Amino acid sequence: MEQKSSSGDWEKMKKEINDLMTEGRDYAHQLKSQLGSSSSQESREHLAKKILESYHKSLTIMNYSGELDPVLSPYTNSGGSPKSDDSDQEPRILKSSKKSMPRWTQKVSITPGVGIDRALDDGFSWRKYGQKDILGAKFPRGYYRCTYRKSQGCEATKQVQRCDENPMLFEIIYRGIHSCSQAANVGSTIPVQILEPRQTQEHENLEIVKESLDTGHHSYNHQAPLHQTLHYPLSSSPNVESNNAYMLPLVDHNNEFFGSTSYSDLGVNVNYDFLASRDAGSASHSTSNSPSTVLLESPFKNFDPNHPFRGFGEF
DNA sequence: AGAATTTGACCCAT
DNA sequence: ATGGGTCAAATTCT
Repeated sequence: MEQKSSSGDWEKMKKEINDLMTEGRDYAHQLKSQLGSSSSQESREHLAKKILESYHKSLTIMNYSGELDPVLSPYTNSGGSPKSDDSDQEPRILKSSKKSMPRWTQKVSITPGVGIDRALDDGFSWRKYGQKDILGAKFPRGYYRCTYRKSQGCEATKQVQRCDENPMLFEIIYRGIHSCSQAANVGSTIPVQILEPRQTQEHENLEIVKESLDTGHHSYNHQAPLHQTLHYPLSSSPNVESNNAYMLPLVDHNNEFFGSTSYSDLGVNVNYDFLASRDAGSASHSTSNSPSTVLLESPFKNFDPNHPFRGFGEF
């Protein structure tokens, strides 16, 4: 473990994260002890929110470390050919600036009764600007950029990719830091955003879903989360979809997911669109909240204290 | 009408 | 030539 040297900033961040995680753990304990009892829903929600806040803040700090580059994309250069980094003499402003953008990945595991959109939500609002079928990947990759890119010049973007082997898992690659006004809010207030009930022509698909459910097409048995992590009741907008019936599912006791936005293309067909699109699907944007599991992949070790935190209120 | 999404085309790096 | 990422016109939603 090598920590990048320097500064007190680094130590400070470390401490900050440690404090946040500790705080989150304490809240988790409290919540756990309340589970057995008949505590009020409100109380539990409050605790859950606190836990999420702690995690979110921690993650945010980590994410800000920038230059993390643990991106492990199973699809891209799997051969491991390290692209030339420093030999970029191309004055392509676009590219170079992009390269210098911090990048990190996060894995989100959706859980059965939860709306995918919610699960994937990170509290920021994103606008989808593209989707692509990736070679070797079963599911298409969705490309999103901050909704406020135009109005506030926020350069943050993210890519959402559903894992081949485990359709319940999504790998999200974030790039750039939010410089928009959202950053402050998200950083401090986690998201329990309101989901937007966006319903459209999809109730048609809903019917399809029902049908499939009836016919027993769905073959998922979601059980427990595959990865232990924390629940993230935020909202976001991923795309999910699948080309197969396998995504269906989620029938759960609280079929809440039906109330969320639609994830169409990434492979999750949870909502309404499954089975709908051509080969991949489409996704939509988001804002909802639901629990899902988030696996962060940003190693602390790569933390770069030199990165300026901008846009995150509260730290 | 304005905002967001879809999707084929285009651009650029390999 | 190929594939990933982005653009932008068309379309769909709100």
